[in-house]
Formats: sequence, C-alpha cells, structure tokens
Amino acid sequence: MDIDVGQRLRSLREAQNLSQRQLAELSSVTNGMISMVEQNRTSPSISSLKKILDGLGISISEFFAVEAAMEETIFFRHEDLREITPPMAKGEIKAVFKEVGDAAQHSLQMLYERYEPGADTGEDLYAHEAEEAGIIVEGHIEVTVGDRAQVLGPGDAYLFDSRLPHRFRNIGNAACVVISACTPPTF
Amino acid sequence: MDIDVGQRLRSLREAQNLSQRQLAELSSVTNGMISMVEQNRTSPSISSLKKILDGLGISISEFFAVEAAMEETIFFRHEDLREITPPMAKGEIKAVFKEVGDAAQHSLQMLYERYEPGADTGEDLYAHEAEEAGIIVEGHIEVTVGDRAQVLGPGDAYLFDSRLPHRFRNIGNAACVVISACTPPTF
DNA sequence: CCACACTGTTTAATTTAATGATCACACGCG
DNA sequence: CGCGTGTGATCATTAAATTAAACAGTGTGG
Repeated sequence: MDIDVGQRLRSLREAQNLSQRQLAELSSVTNGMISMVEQNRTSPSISSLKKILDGLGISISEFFAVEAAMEETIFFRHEDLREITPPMAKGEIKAVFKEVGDAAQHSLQMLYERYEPGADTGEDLYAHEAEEAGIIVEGHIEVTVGDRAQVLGPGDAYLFDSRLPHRFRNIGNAACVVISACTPPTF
Repeated sequence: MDIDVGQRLRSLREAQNLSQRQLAELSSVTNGMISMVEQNRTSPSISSLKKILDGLGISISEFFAVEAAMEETIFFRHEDLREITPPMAKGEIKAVFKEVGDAAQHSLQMLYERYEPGADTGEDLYAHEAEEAGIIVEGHIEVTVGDRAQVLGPGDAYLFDSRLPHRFRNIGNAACVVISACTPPTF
C-alpha cells in the first residue's frame, strides 16, 4: 500500500510544467537528485523532500494525503459490532466496523461505549489528525481533555481534537453509555 | 510552520509505552537511529520514517497531520446543543455545535436525533463526499439507504456514504432516539 | 555491593543520499 | 550539416544517514 513517492512527485512537477532543473532551482536541491527520487532510486530525507515540496508550493502533509473509499455493508446489528475494548478497561467498546479484508478505509468511525463504575481509560494520545465527539446516553462520566475536566450526563456531549490527550473515567456508581464518533478511524 | 519531527515521534512512541529498542525491533531500524531522529540529529529518509511509523501503526500521512487549534469549547450541556430540526419532521435533531463566529471548521458533526412516531425525513441527498453513521439508542426506526431498507433497534447501527439517498422513518408507536455523526459537516 | 536488565545516548564503520559535472538524446534554426 | 538549448539520466565525489556496538545512567534483586 505504499504510495509511489517518485511517481507522485513527478506528476506534481509536470502538473506545474516545471522541468527538473527549474524545480531544482526553486528547491535548492540538484536536478540530479530530483531525477533519482522520481525514479525511486533514492529515498529522500524528510528535509530534502520538504525542500522539493516547498518549491512546488506543497506541504508534506498534503503530499501524503491519501484517499480511498469503497463500501458495501450499511446496516449493523448490535451483536455484529466489533468488540474493541482495551484490556485494562472496565466496560466495553464496540465499533461499527467493516470486516472487508485489507482495505477497510473510512473517514468515520462510530463507537458504542459502555463504562462500568470505576472504569478508566487512562491517558490516551492518538497520532492521527482527527476529531472525536460523543453524546452521553446513560449515566455520568468524567471526561478530561488536555487540562480540562468535566462530568457529563445524559444528553451532554463533547467534541475535541484527537491529538489532545484525553481520558474517560466513570466516577459514579452506575454504568455509563456513550455513543461516540471519530474521524478518521484510529485502528 | 515546521513540525518538530523528532519531538513528535518521541511523544508518539511514548504514548504507546515503547522503548526505543522495542520500537526498533518492530520497525527494522536500529535503536540508535531512533535516538538520533528523536533528537533531530538526522533527517530520516522517507523509507526509514515509514519503517518506524509502521512499527507505531500509523501512516506517514497521519504523521504529518498539522498541529491546530487547542483552546476551544470541548464540553456541551444538553441544553446548549443547537436545535436544527427540519421544519417538517416530527421529533427533534440537536447538533453538537460551536458558535465561534467565523471559523467553526470541523471535520466531524455529532447529532442527537429524536423521532416521534410517524416522523419521516423524506429522501435526502447530499452532494458532497462524506460518511454518515449512527447508533440507535432507543426505539425502532426504518432506515433506507439507496435501495436498501432495514428496521433498526437499540444498539444497531448504520454507516454509509452520504451521497447515497437516505431516509429515516419512525414506523413504530414509540419515540426513537438516534445518535449519529457525519463528516464533514453538511450545513 | 555487585550483577543484571533496562533505559537513552554516543562513537566509529559502513551504507546511502546528495552534489556538481557530464552524458545522451531531441528539437529548432541558420 | 553544425551549433545552441532544452530535456532527463548517469557518474564520481562528498556529505550525511544508518548500522552495530559500546557507553552512561537508573533501578532491582540476590
């Protein structure tokens, strides 16, 4: 599932009608290297790739932006939701999840989460650029995001950037059910 | 607006409680190099960075996702959710929504939807590429997506591409509550 | 107290990327 | 043809990434 860096770089350059030498001038790298990279004869360092992409006016994150979307299954019975509860937690987390072999690529993931009294996810830090949101359906739960904490009850909601460290703790004495979503999936 | 590759890599590794050597084992690179990269003493090649990120289970594109806004509203009391019920529907739809003036840009929208008996959204078709998912919390509802229809109950879920025409109808005699999410916002 | 396992860092050798110049081909023009 | 200028690819050299092994620090337990 590798992206062909060389191929992609070449088409980006050609899309701007630049020659390897012109781009080399804009990028402060040599045309020879651009040639090598486009042929995948060398794997450029991040710093070098960044120089080249600067010349193209493209950011690294844009360069690596990928897209894919194929679907089939639409409806999911509750017993078909995939159990993805982390080992340490009291409670359960179930995901709306397509089993389709290798390429189950979605931009949205929906979770059913049930936290028993005392459940604690611990601090979590996801790398992925994503947003995470949820609505409390039943019970109460303490949600900590970054340095802010709050106890939420039925109907309350949260929405934050997934890269912020976050933590869920059921500090009450009844189970708590949360329906949450994040984008993109982090698995 | 460079992101600190080394620092970012380190926090990602630590978020998974991995030592440099453990990650090295998973990544097929040496622990020494991981040390160097984390200190920004070398700029890894794309292939090397990819190996390392493979060991962390994250993709290059995810890695380069840019840092963004931090200080924002995170928690939402139920009475603060914005009412966005379409005029014709029986029931209500409330959105987790930030009022912040101009730049309320999110990739995820979370909805609390309540359908009274007889409620019917009618056919809906959104032009833009997005995904829509939901989990039924209470009651039953008939969900039609494209040419497929199904009656879902508590705990059941759905997930589909927003470009498919879709429709929700409460054909029972009790209210139905659905928590749903879509990405990106469609308003 | 010493040995052991673990952490991250550093050093020296090797492999590889990156440079600057050259090569080879194509096109237009006198 | 013969020359100038453009393209991308290639060759030796240099600079840098990468390796493998050693170094230094922190517990932990016999």
